[in-house]
Amino acid sequence: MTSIPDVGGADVVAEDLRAADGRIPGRRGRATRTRLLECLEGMLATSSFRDLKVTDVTREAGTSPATFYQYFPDIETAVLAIAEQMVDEGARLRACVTDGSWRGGDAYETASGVVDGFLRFWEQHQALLRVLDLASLEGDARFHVMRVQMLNSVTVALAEVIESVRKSDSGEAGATAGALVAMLAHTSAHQAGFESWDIHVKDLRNALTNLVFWGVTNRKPPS
Amino acid sequence: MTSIPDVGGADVVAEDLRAADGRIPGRRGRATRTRLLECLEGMLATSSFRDLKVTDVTREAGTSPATFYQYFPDIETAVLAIAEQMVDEGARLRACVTDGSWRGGDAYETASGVVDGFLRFWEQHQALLRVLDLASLEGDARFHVMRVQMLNSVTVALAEVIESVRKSDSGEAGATAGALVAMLAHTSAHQAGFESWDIHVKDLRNALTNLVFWGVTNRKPPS
DNA sequence: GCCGTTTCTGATTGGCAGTCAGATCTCTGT
DNA sequence: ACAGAGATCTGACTGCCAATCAGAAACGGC
Repeated sequence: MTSIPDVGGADVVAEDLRAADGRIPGRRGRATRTRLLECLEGMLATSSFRDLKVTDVTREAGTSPATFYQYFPDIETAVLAIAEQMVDEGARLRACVTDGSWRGGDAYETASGVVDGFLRFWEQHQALLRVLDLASLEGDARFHVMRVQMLNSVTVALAEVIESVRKSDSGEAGATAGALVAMLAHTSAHQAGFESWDIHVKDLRNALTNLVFWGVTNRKPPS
Repeated sequence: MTSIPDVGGADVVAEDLRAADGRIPGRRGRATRTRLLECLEGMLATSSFRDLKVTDVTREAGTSPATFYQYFPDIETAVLAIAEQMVDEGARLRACVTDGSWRGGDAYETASGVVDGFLRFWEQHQALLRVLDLASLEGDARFHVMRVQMLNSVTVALAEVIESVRKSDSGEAGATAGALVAMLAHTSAHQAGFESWDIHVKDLRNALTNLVFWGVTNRKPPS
């Protein structure tokens, strides 16, 4: 109801987004912040996260290190701000699961849609997802929580589907959903790697779809 | 034929294992090298890889930074030496796939063995595998190759089984094997994470076994 | 005990993270 | 248009750690 009119076209508007000194930045400040984030995102696409120096980002943005620290306590937090946007978009993954029918002949198509959703999402956000994994693995709780939430949302949705379609108990349904999501996430993250062996994406997509279909319905997939 | 008598009991004997100055280390040198590796391995278990300073390792080993660089060009290389040992042991995973029967009633048990093998292997080598993933993700080719080889070995074995059991074409078999291995690796790496939701290992093990069984045989698992 | 070789180390250089005091810019009110 | 308040930016600094080097100490054969 209280929709926020998007006057300026900026994506971050009403957030309580303070600078290091605790004050709320004005127009100029937000512009600088945004510029820093854009440069950071651009650089993430080309260089590995760990090689990324604050100095480089600020040089790229035509500003100084101190300015960066005005807006972010560290690089991780800055990346987190970028990643948040992506994770929100990750709701689409959940939608792939809930928006289709899992009964009768439609189920296979729905499964296929889920697989496609994962593959596409990972392809699209390759660089950022890699950083998410990396920071998560390094033990940064904020990234870990983010990653878990993103996958958990899909997993829960899938578990509900399994529970209702197969009438299985919820423990088994949850575990199966977790396994399937793990499979999808991991294969999607390494699609490029698979191609470098003899495995082509078409075959992979097929295999994944069959496994998801069977995992959910316990029925033989249509050939 | 020219078997090397293992006089000293050391695990690294005949390798062309040169120090920084290009000379082959003697008894004392090898001892120091080993001590460094042991300390490093111990510290990996407690602290995150990225927080690990060369200085700390050498302090722990009662020596100086320069000594460390005498034997390893950087920490990564040292960790690589430790990881190599683990990857060799990873051949056991392949054995889980090839050593059991996938025909008739035995297949389910074999699938279960594979799942167990993965879960146990990851549990056992938690810390090192995490570092392997981390360095691999960071773009270190040496770790990446190692990780790929480890998983590829199992994947190929599984693909062969699938191809022969299901008489499917090799493209599909490879893709299915890849998907299953991805699932196993990813779930094994996050077993702890699953428990923190409502998913218990028992259920997970079951779900994985069913999926592996079905993925390989395309037959309904025994209840 | 002497000497060549192997091994170790204290001291140093260099790069980047992160901080601070103060310079510069922007906007508002008159 | 201009002073003043506040917002924003920056050069210069500290400190930590990686990585190196010249030379000291330990070893082993004689």
